[in-house]
Amino acid sequence: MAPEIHDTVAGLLREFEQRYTPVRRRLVTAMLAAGRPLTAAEVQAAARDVPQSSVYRNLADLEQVGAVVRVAAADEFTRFELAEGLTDHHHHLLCRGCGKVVDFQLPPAVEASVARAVLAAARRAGFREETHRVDLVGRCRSCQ
Amino acid sequence: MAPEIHDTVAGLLREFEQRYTPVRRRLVTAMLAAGRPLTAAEVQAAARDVPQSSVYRNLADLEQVGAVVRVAAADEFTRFELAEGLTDHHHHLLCRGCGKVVDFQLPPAVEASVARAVLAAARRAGFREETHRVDLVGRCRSCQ
DNA sequence: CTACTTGCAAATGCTTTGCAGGAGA
DNA sequence: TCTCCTGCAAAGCATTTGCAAGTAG
Repeated sequence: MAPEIHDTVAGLLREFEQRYTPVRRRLVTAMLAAGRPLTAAEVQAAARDVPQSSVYRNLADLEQVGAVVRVAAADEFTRFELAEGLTDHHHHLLCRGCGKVVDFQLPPAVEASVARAVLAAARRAGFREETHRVDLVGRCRSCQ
Repeated sequence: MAPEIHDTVAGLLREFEQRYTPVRRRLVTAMLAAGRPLTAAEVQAAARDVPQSSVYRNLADLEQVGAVVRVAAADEFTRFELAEGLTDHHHHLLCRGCGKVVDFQLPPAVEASVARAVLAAARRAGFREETHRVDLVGRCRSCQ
């Protein structure tokens, strides 16, 4: 599964005449291994020897080509994860205590009805949908 | 409707031995009138003559007593709105272009099934739910 | 009088950017 | 060799905080 993802990212970058450099591959690998949204600091920790500015800059680049998305959590840190298309469609459990973010999926029937309802609301308000989020905000086991 | 809300806010503050001062009332009034989440700067603009630091400090105080919640939008600005209980349960349309945030509601049946599914997912992951969010991320009419 | 509040100014801290050197094609 | 990428250091900018004066109860 991993090679496919790297190929896809390389392709996305190529569309914008950018390269899939070793640094970028390290960042993608880190996010892939995590399986949950990571803060810039967590990405940096996982991708040793990549300076902070390169982490931020490359995450921004990967975001622009559509390989990475920013995730708004319940704390002050922006988090990053691989975009849908590279992974599956999922949602997040956000901990108000420690900021932790965990992935989860809705039952297909619920997902479908949410998708439909959200799209309808968007249409009514003149929005063009790009994606939707269903987040739960609460407290994880260790923060209760 | 307005007086009730002010009374409720005053009560929440009193529980924490804090006062419902004129400045705080101006902030609440501004958010009430807006009917959508406001950035700190927008709150300040609506509540003339309140210095920036007082806006931030009082929004933080109001958040702590449960009268206000922070809303994560699609841009870099945190937004604030009156908490549920003071208003109704609703969700947000977020514009990636200009950051605009618009309220919307799900059909009751969809809302109920989402609530159920989210709660189940939380339980499975050991999270205690405080609230959930259903956001649409896209582009508003003028940013398409 | 004893807290809680306010306002100014300065600090904090995540994130972004300028610039010079390095590397891929 | 031309463009993209990297790394360091410095800047940006929303948000927070210290402190002294003000005010409600």
